[in-house]
Amino acid sequence: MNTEKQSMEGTLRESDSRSTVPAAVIKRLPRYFRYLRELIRMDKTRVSSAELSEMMNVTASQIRQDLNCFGGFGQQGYGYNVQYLYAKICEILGVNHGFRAAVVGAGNLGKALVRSPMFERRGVSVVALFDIDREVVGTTVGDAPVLPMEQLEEMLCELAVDLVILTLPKTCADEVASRLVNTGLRGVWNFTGKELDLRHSGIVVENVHIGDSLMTLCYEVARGDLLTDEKREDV
Amino acid sequence: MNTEKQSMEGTLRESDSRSTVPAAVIKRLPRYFRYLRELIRMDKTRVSSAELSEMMNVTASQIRQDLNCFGGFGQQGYGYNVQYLYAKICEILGVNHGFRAAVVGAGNLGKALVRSPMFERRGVSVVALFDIDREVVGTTVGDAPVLPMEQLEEMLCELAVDLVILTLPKTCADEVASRLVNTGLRGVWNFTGKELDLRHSGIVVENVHIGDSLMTLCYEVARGDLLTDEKREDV
DNA sequence: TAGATTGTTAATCGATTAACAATC
DNA sequence: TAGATTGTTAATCGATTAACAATC
Repeated sequence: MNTEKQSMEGTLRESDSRSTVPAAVIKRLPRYFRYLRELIRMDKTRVSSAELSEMMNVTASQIRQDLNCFGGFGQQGYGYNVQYLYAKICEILGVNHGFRAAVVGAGNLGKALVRSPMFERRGVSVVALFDIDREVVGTTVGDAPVLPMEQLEEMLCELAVDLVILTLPKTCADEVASRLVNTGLRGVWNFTGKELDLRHSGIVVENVHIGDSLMTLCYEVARGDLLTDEKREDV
Repeated sequence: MNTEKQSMEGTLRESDSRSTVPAAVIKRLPRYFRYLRELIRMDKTRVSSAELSEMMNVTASQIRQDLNCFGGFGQQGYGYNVQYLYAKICEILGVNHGFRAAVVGAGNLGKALVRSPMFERRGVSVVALFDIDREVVGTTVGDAPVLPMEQLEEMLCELAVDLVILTLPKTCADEVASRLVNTGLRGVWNFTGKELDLRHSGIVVENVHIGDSLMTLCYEVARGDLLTDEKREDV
């Protein structure tokens, strides 16, 4: 396992096919990441696609197909080495790329995110927060200082921030977004609810709409009602 | 527009094909919901699939196909009536179904969610929060009281709670989840990071993994680097 | 070697897009 | 009526699953 040859293959193929990895596969990678962490926590050293498929409630075929987009991470007759596979997936996902992040909007959501273990787990360090409220400016959240909004552009440059997390009201989204370009920023994680597009500035935006997930839940629950009603009528 | 005949058709088809609506369509409905709200805010009374497709960056064909899963909501030569379409989508999604929700874990995330306009917009009312911390028990968040964890089962029944929002650490997820069955609960919106499955109890679970979205962002940003490197090498 | 399990091809399934006749 | 735009069918595309030969 984890021989030089295999390691080579993984790296090579990844590089060859990078642009051809289906979007559907990319969206599933974070879930593999989570389950592999779980396996590591359980001190499992190897896992087969069949085992993993049972844990994750997907087909073993899909797992092998997905992982093969990036090269041969497994070994016939053995399965996958958990540590090696985890390392590979981290590599693909840019974990431990050492990204530096700043939170704009030090309200409940901003603070909740910073205090969660999420960033550390993904090798992202939060270096500052920004807020207009003079009450919170000067305090710290986790290890990061809360700075005044006036210093936004200046400090994003100075602190060499790669990612900005927008946790402020929808109404401020456009104004703040316009201040982010030309600061060397490379990604925006946008919780404002206003969909942003900064591709023209070469900035990747990930728009989060938590409410969409609430609606999906409501749909499922409401549909449960309707199906029950229908059955009652049908009989 | 909005004739009796059309309204009939909509209702009928919705009922006929309910179980055959593709999952991909359902996942897109909340986004239609958001853009239709936007159109209402802009006082637009009608919209064509072409207009909407430009706003939303999808094909007009997809919009017509999606909406037709539920029946004829539009009119040839005219387009769609914004109010009517919005009402129909709300109906499908269970908005204004009058669901009652409770938050378990009154930390930063719990408070941030309750204070956001999200629930009100979707016709969901938050009737209580629960926490172990005696410091916060007795306070209110928004209009809802924070109650002690000991009263969880009892109060979920008494308050006729439909949906529970779990905003507590992963470590407590299983223990709390087991206390939720047999309280008349119908849906769980789960932010703990521990994937739950309560189908055996007839409870729908929506597992939220915010970190997955952060990883997608990191992937895109890291990929940007690699593509640039490659180009440099290729030349 | 025999057994296990991957990597990979081919078959199936579902989702998206294009096109146009129906119709308001 | 003429113009616009939907509803709907057919064609394309992509993603998932099944199957099995390769191989550890």
